[in-house]
Amino acid sequence: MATARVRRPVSRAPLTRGRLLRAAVQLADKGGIESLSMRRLGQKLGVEAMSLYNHVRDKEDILDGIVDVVVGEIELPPAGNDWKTSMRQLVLSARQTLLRHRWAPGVIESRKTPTPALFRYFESVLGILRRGGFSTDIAHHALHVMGSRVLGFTQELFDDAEQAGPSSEEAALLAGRMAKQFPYMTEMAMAVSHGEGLGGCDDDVEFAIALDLILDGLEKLRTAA
Amino acid sequence: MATARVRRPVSRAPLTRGRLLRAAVQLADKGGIESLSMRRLGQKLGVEAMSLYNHVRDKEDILDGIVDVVVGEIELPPAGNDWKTSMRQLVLSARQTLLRHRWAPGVIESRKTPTPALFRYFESVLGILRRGGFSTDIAHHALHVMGSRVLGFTQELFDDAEQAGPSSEEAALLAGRMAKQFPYMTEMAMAVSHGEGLGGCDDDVEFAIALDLILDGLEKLRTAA
DNA sequence: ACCTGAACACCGTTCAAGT
DNA sequence: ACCTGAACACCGTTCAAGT
Repeated sequence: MATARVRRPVSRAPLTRGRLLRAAVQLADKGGIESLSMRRLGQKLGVEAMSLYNHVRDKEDILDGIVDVVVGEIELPPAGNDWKTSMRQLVLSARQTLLRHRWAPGVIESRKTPTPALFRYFESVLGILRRGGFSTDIAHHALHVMGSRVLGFTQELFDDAEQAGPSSEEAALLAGRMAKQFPYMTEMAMAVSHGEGLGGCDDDVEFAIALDLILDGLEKLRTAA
Repeated sequence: MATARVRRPVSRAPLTRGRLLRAAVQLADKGGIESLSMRRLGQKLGVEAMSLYNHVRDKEDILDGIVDVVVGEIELPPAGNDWKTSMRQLVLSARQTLLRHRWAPGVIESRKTPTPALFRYFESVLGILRRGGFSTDIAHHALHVMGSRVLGFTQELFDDAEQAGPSSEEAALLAGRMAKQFPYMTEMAMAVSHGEGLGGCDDDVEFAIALDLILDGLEKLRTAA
């Protein structure tokens, strides 16, 4: 990123909290959350960094604000369908939104207190469950099921793990050692990369499988009560 | 944190990568990951910040290193049990470890490439599945199921959402507006906080419910093939 | 009411210089 | 071989001063 950093001083629209937050989201979308600094945000808005403090309490306030913007983009499903259909729509819509803003999950998890848009989102999740016949107790369990990380963390990293090394013979040697030490991972990497499918694995398909498995599990919780 | 920052210059044990990483983990455990800086770490080790670069490439290298230390603490289950028992043990052990280092999940997710200890962990997960009769395909799906975030993010934040406001009448008024706007969330907060249980919700119990639901779902995937 | 210059207390990192 | 002082290019934030 050694390119000359030129910025149009930007249209003289009045600086508002909304304009500030939208610019912050754009900055994070383009360069990742670590590229969002007060100085750079000011620059993008044609203003000095200190001016931002007239519209926002501090940087934490900006992070709360952009979480609210992004979570507010999640489309809530129309009423009138069965709970599973509605939940599927809502969760997939959330996924769509968060794939557009890949920095967002990490920032959401770093918030100390839920923002209004998060309240709205959880209210929607709970509403679908309660209207679908879940008791408050079971709905509470369901929320934990959908929010828990079984492995302790998310493993999107795993998907990129298969890359061609620098030199081919070097790679082969390393692959040999890998195969000895991690036979099951090697086996799976082989199967996934030039397996029966199209090569590589389809994250959307995998996600749908995971989602259906969990929704089926919730259905069983519901009817058991 | 305005207390005088006194640091014993620390025993004159030779500075090594291992000692450096263990100190870094301690720093993160005590003050959160944002309290881990080169200068503070050097201070804790009785050395200037620049000296660290003799044992570590840069800060990213330190983050890779402390991930490896922490993930290496996860206890792998003994062989010889059925897959569900083993997986349950492994996942609960991972949870125990990560609860001791609450900063770890976020740092793990920020790694560009999996560290050796992560390989070992995933290899263990896969081994349990394959030896338990899962095909490579179904084991791959299972890995995605256990690694996916259904809601798009984790909601530990939600648990702390019920706190006494500052003034009681202020709180009551706010609660009234809340109840109008978010009836289902209000209902659940009530049920959870002074419900039939002990008050508040038991995260360990909720996690166990979620885990069993998912393991049962995986069992169904396995036998369907 | 909003913006700014200067300053403060921090960051990660490099590099020539010390032992 | 390892450590350090000084420096560089950054951070977030405050505050008195400008319009």
